[in-house]
Amino acid sequence: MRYKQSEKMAQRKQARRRRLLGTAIALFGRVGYHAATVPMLVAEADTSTGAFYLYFRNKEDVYVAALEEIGVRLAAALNEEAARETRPERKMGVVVKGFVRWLAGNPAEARMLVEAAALGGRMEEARRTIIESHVRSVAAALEHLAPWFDAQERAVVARCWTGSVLEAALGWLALDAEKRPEAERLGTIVAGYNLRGAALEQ
Amino acid sequence: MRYKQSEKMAQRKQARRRRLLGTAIALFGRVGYHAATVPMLVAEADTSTGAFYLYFRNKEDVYVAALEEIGVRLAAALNEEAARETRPERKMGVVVKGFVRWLAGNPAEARMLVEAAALGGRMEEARRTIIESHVRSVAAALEHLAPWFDAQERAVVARCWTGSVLEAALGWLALDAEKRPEAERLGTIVAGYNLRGAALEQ
Amino acid sequence: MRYKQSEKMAQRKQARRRRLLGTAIALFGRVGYHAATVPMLVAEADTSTGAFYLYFRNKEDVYVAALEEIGVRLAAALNEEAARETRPERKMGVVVKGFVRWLAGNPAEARMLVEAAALGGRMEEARRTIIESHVRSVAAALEHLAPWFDAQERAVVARCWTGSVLEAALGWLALDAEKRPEAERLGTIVAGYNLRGAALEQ
Amino acid sequence: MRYKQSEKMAQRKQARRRRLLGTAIALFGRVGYHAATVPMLVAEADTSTGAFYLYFRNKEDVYVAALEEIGVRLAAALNEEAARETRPERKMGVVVKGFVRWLAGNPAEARMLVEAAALGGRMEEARRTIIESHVRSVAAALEHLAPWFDAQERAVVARCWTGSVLEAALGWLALDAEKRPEAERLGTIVAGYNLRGAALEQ
DNA sequence: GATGAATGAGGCTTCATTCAT
DNA sequence: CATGAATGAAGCCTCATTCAT
Repeated sequence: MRYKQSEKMAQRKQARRRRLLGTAIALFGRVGYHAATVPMLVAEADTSTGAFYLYFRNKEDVYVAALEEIGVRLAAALNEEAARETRPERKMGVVVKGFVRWLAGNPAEARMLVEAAALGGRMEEARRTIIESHVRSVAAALEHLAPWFDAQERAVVARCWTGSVLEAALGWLALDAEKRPEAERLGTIVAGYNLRGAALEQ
Repeated sequence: MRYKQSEKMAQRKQARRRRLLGTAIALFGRVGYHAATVPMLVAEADTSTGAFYLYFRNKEDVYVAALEEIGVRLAAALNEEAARETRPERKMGVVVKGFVRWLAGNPAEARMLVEAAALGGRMEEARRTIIESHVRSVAAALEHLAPWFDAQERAVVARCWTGSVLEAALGWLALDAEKRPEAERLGTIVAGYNLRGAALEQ
Repeated sequence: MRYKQSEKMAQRKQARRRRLLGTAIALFGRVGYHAATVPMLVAEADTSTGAFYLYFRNKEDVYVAALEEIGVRLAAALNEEAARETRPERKMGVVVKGFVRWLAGNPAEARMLVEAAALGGRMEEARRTIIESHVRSVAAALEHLAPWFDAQERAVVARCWTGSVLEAALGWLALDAEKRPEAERLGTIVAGYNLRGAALEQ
Repeated sequence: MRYKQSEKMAQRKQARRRRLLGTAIALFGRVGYHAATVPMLVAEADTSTGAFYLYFRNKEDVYVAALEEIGVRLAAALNEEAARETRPERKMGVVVKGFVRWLAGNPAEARMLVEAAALGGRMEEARRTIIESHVRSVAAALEHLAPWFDAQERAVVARCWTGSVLEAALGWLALDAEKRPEAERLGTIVAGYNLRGAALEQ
């Protein structure tokens, strides 16, 4: 009996933590790190300040946790995308398109990924971890598909790859909704650009 | 009643304004918008709080002015680069390399260009103006050199172009100085990437 | 999730708000709106800056709240006075005397009532509300007791009534304590003046 | 020659001082003591900060000087009014009406007279001097016309007299221009009130 | 465990006044 | 004499974090 109760409690704790995290992504994505206040966050998550500090050490801490959550979700989305395509030489194009689509569909996440680049400390680091992870997997793929690049070139190319996707998505998000091309078409253009850039096509 | 302001005084005013602006770029580039305080800025520029508010309406205002100054300097650097190369089909490559070199040599400016993307309000707008200006000139060049793209594609491609340059430079700056490739080499790789991406080569 | 706030806490909150308000009246009455600072106020009320902003939006806000509190207290005092006297034709005289006595006994409140006339914005408005309320009740009384005045005359007469009471009290307060006539006597003179002025006597 | 020049100069100095004073009355009357800044004042008077401090010791000093100027102008207006009426028993009524008309026609001056009551220090004192001067001349007149009052009563009655005029004028000024009664009519009502109050009529 | 009232350091900004030109 | 750039003290207010209930 007591055991089950604590089980339930543990579940509730996790549930609340997850709600705080979700709200945090939405809030940080909407107003940015500095304009977001802890009172705001707990009000939107329908909890209390005290509860917040029960789950996170401080504001920076949620931001980092939120970023890590974003990293997990993004990786999951891209892996799923990649798994769907079996032909290795097609995988990369599919992944870029998936990346673009994901950013277009998750503007809060996209904005945090951009903002974190200049937040310093652990937050900038967490952002770098996510980007590097993507850069590395691109670089790894290039090792097989584009053996004509040396390691240094691969690293730079992978970064160009990531940067072009982010900025394209950011520019797209800044447009008025009715002026935007389809997210699908955006993905196709960006994918083409990057595949050519990495000399994997044409 | 109203005496003509002495030449000397006007010059000094301009000099002080410029010193504040220069210090602002260095400071914002080093610690970022939020960590930078007005007292810090005036201490480094060796003036007083009052003087600061004589030249700028508020902190946001200097940031915007600094960004505009960066825009001017960047444009000047790229124009000079472009002017040196007469063969039109080579110009774009030269400009990318110049861009990369400039960012590599001006880390404070580079960091502001990245940070401003998430600062909201007039600051984000000022950043967009700079980027858009570059994006537009790339898109304009593509109109002649890559007539196979339609307008929408040109816009996206130009953004990929800019994004890849920025992220490549940012990644390069994040490396320890001794691990970095030569700035020149970085420029060559990024230029190759973008020229292929825009289908201007190979 | 949301526990009912304990009774005790709610009481303490009210107590602290009231202490701030009381201190504010004393402070504003002593040094005036502009010379009073928030740090002063919280020091005298024995709280913290943060607590102050928990209960009031800003300095102007406490001033308005203090003024409203004054309005309530004044109205209560005058009503009590009026209730004690049953003969309608005597009520007005009793009220003036009560008003004068109240101002003489509450110098901080009196001073705020005078100062607020020139503070602009919401503060001037709050002051007007109090004065108008008194003016209106005088005008209403006159409607019965002095039917020979038309509406316009009544409005002006009521204002004269209020103005003479305030200035008489202010002048009295400005005197050295030992030179002052008894507050009681002051009230009698002012009451006589106003009753004659409104043609209610002699 | 040199003598004449300095004559001219002295005249110009006086002219500028007077312009500053006039502008000060208008400005203080419009925005109040605290909201008015020295830069504002010199801009409106089309001079320089330096010039301002040549003629006045500081901001409080102009305020006091402006108040004194108001006192002079008011006294002049009332004396002229009084001189026009030869019958002594009518003089007081004429003066009240003149006072009311003057306040109605000089809102900036009226507002300063109200504001100064709570400004503390030399400003409050200067205001008191003006009011007392008026109060004293009313009290002096009462000595002859209303010998039934003792000295204490005369002092209070004179204050009631002044207070009712000021508040009546202030209330009138606060009305929308189209809702106001004629200034002339306002004066008649206020005069009647005060004459009856002082038992000089009916 | 949960709550939210309380704290107070520290940032931004204004403006009276001075003084070099 | 006149000018207006420069100074810096001081006030208002925000918000991350703690802790009594």
